[in-house]
Amino acid sequence: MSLEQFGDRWSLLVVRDLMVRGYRTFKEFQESGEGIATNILADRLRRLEAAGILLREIEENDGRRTNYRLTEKGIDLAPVLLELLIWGARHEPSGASCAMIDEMEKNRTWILAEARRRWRERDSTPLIPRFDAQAARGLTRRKAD
Amino acid sequence: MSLEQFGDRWSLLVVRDLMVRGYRTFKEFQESGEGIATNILADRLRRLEAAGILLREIEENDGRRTNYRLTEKGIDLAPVLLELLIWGARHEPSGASCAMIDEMEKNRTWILAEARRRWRERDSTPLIPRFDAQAARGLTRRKAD
DNA sequence: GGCGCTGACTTGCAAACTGCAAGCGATATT
DNA sequence: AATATCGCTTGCAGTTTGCAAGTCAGCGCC
Repeated sequence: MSLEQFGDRWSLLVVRDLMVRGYRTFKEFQESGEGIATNILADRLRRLEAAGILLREIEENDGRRTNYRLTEKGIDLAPVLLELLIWGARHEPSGASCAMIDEMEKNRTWILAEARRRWRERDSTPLIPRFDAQAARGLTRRKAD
Repeated sequence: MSLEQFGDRWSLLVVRDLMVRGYRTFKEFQESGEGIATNILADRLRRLEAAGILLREIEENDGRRTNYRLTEKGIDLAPVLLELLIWGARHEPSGASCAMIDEMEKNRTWILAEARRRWRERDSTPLIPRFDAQAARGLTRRKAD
């Protein structure tokens, strides 16, 4: 059913933000600029959790905050997302340069390894920060463009 | 926007059927067993065409039939679909064996080359027929299972 | 050339889903 | 004790979907 899981406008975006941008909290997703409604966000987080793609942990020193994290199943989506990113960069007018695409393609293995490393070590700095601003836009619904 | 394009339940399924199963006509999609409504199917085909992912050609010897075909942009989605297929096979209870997953991963390059070849030569026999019955199920909404 | 059939769609309408604004309850913070 | 923050839930209007039915332009045949 894999496709079923992502057959809506927001689920993959949430996974991407978790993986590529290092988002952790409800608020971060909410303010990510794509304008997801809070009820829908809550629902999608619930479903992704139910599907075993992410899990929630309450932060130790602040009981209000919930931290969302990918599971292993979730991080295994990295290749899918990367290929989609590459596809988007190549075919959409996202301002991605050829050089950047080449680089992403060459560095596929490295990027994936890095994604997994960050996930394992709970390092939530955005993956590929250099690419993030431009490249992630290729995966983004633009609101104010 | 790449994600935007597939932020619905059916678009990616259509692309998959076009690429992996070799579907060509409206009727084939309609009867593919996933139960897409005809109005929605018409709409999705229109959008995918507008997005430059597929194109329609009227069949020479039968003016009733429209043949849908991926464009180059469309066939470039093959890596995405393949990764998703692998992910689904690994993590969903789709009956995929470990051996099969291994094989898919090892043959990644070959499978992609083969997809492109079939597309170029308008060879519409299903891609990876051996895997199709089992593996494609991993990408499928199951209705009567 | 009229007749039924097929394939690719529309159309109409009820039901489901979504977006927005507002509100709520449980922690922090001061 | 008062106020703010965070992660939701609720209500409701508007949009999208699913289903059944109907339309319409080719065929294929007598």
